[in-house]
Amino acid sequence: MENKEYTARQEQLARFAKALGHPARIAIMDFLLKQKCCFFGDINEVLPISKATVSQHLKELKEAGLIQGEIETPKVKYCVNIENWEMASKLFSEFFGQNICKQENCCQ
Amino acid sequence: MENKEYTARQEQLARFAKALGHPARIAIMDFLLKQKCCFFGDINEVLPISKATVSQHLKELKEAGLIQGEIETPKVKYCVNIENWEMASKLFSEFFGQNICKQENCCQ
DNA sequence: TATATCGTTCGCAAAATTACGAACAATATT
DNA sequence: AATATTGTTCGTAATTTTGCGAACGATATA
Repeated sequence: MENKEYTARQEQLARFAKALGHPARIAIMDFLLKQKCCFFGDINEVLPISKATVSQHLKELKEAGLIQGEIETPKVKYCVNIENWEMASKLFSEFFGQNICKQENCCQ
Repeated sequence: MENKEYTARQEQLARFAKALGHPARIAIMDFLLKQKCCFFGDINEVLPISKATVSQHLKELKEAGLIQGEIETPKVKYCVNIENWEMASKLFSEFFGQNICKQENCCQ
């Protein structure tokens, strides 16, 4: 009688992974992690895509909870959502920390 | 004169993240990481999707380099690609290890 | 030679992703 | 009131993803 659904942890991990599954979004996170200030224009400047597309990628990262934005007229300031970033960090760390089977009857 | 391309690291990180961006594929990795043996049928059994779809997800993980499969007639054995798994682990670890700005003029 | 098992591939459909230019809203400046 | 700046949203198009059943190939068994 096993449960064939995915666990909440698996869903959350996948959600974060999916949000990070595009080089533009990795580049955005890299940028936000090292900049003091993080205006839309600054991010847009370093990416090889149009501002419409940058805006879209930012929206996805925001919806995944990894970043947050606030209006600071006439600009928009973006930054990492620390709480969720730490949750993601923990989830990935535990995920990769799982022991890989190394018994003799393992395929490797 | 800045380079607006993505770095190889960003591309690779995104490729791994994308491969992990679905709960079924997280579940598959969870399973492979804890099982001694890893036949297709075993994986298929614990997932709430058809075998055709499982096969597809396995293919994506394989193409991303995270797993490998070998025929062991009449079954197919899957396992983690240790080398690439460790590369992914390192990339994510460094990615999440980046210091988040906490200066006073940061947005948080 | 028929039949069963195991898993992939094919063909299809629906939905999501990626990307862009143009239009837009909101606020400042002239 | 016109104009400029900043970034979002709209509309559109091309591509990719996700999912399934059916068909298939390969090997073993009756």
